[in-house]
Amino acid sequence: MMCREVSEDDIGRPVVLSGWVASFRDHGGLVFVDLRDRSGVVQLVFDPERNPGAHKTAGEVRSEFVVRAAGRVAARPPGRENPSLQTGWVEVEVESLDILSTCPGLPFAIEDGIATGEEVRLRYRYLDLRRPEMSRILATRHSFIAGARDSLNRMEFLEIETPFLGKSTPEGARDYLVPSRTNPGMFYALPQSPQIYKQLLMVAGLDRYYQVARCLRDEDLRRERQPEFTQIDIEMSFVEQDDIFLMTETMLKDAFGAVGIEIDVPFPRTTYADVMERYGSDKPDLRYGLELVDIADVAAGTGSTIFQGALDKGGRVKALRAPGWSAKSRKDMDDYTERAKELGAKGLAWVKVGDDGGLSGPVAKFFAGELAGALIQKTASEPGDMILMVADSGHVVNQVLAAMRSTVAEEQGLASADSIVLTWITDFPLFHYDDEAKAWTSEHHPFTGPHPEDVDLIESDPGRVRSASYDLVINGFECASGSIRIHDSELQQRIFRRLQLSEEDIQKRFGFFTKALTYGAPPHGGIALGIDRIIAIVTRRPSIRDVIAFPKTQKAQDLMSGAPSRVSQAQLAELHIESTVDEE
RNA sequence: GGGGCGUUAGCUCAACCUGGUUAGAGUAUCGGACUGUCGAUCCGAGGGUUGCGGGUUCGAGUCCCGUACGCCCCGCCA
Repeated sequence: MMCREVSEDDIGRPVVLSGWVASFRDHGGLVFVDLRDRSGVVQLVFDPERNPGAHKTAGEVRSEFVVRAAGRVAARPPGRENPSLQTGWVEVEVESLDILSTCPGLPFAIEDGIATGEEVRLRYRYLDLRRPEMSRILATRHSFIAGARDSLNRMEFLEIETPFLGKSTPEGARDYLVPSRTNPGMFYALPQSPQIYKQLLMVAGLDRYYQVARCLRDEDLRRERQPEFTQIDIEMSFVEQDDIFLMTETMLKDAFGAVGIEIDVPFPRTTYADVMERYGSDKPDLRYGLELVDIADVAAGTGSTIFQGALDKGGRVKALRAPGWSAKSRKDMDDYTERAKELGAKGLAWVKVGDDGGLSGPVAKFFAGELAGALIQKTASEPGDMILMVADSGHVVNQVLAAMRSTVAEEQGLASADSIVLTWITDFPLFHYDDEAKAWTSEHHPFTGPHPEDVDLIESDPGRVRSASYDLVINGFECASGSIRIHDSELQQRIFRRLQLSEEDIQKRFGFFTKALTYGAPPHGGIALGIDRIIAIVTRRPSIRDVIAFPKTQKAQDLMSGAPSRVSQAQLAELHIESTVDEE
């Protein structure tokens, strides 16, 4: 029996419970112990007169000792109930107590809501995870994935494992490499995703595949990025975008349902071009409005060189209404301006809307006469608001105002922690121009299909080619991404040529894959869902570290185990490699 | 690779700006008392290389430089 299950129905019954000592209260006479296991807590009571042996042992017990208690369930005396406990109406009168394991002083209390820094918690992660709020997260994660699996199994998908030791393809993220002992000088790469393998499974005719897959990318970390993370990776044959959407919506409805969250399907859809224009970001948080507004015409009327200069260079001028921000200090705005400059802008223009509807602030003077009214009307601003404006290239304008949009929403509490807003973003560009490499590169990956209507533009106007790819954005996080793939080797060759990959390059990197496409590849497409991010949203955690049992720090270290670590010369020699770093 | 913030008792913090006797508090721990507690209470005790290295100074937790680690952000993340 588990602690939390002990109820009034059990009064008078014998029970045996094992668990950890959450707390103990020794009154000299009576001793109380709160016993905790994964399910919850129940109070044990030790009476020196009725069970002197157990009482004596109870006196030796300390926090987080592991004990087994045998006794009888009893009703608590009237007035001694604890309504804050599920089991607060009963207690266990212990007749015998065994100490199974002891515990020294703890680095932090095993309870919810502790103030202890993350560094200490990670060092003692096994204690951190013993805290109910943490074990509950792992249980939620399990239930979500179990719900997704059940759903996919019902839709007749096969769960298939793909290799961890694979071939490095120097595209995308940096690979984690594994030296091959049996092939001196050669290396495997750990998978950044099972992308190529899942497409090969489609060629193999296994038309519905999924995998709860670990992905590894050796890039710098963020609160929503770990070097290893988990995706529910899915691929289907003979499908179009709508089929993938329907399948994903069905699965997510089931998975969210498995953790007690009702979501509406189908999810709304919008295009990349649309969200970039309205929110300045391809992953906008749509729990709130705060749309960016084009104010080029108003700005042009001001005659200000700030605005006119940007417009003359083919740039944009956009504005963002910040509700209630007229209380901001000059210092605050200097800080935001500094941040705008870090993001590439020359500055951040702002005006406050006064109680009388008039504008104030350093650039207010440019909005003389009707221009002030036009600006207020365009941005739908009200007294007490602030209007933030950026004039620059479209890219910079969007980047800065998207960042400000998040800041405004956060400070004004516009994003409800309880709401979960899922939106499909479609029609991403297929290519983007890499200024550094002076070449077109894939926005997603080179196997992404072009939008059928744009195929003819691949050679003539690559920047305008939309792709058959899509993201699922939840509360401002990219939580899933996928595409309809290229199954036609002719079309694949056209894409490679556009990417200026030589025949030799193609053969060396993924010749095995393009070859497979020639052997009867079905039309196929898929999606991969970032489970860590979704669970972080579901459990309202600010970082995916909180939803991963043993996460790494920003330097990709495991503070608990000490990984990564140096290895012996003998190990290196066996692998035919040597370190260029001096040993200490 | 870059910017910002932080590091003082097991834990969370104060003292730092304005250098000055013995670095304090809460909590945890340990000991004692206590027969209905549940953040138990009461009494007492122990606990510090102020991350590390260097510099300035009569004197550094405090000022300066470097460095390590943690977090947030930019770059990066097909």
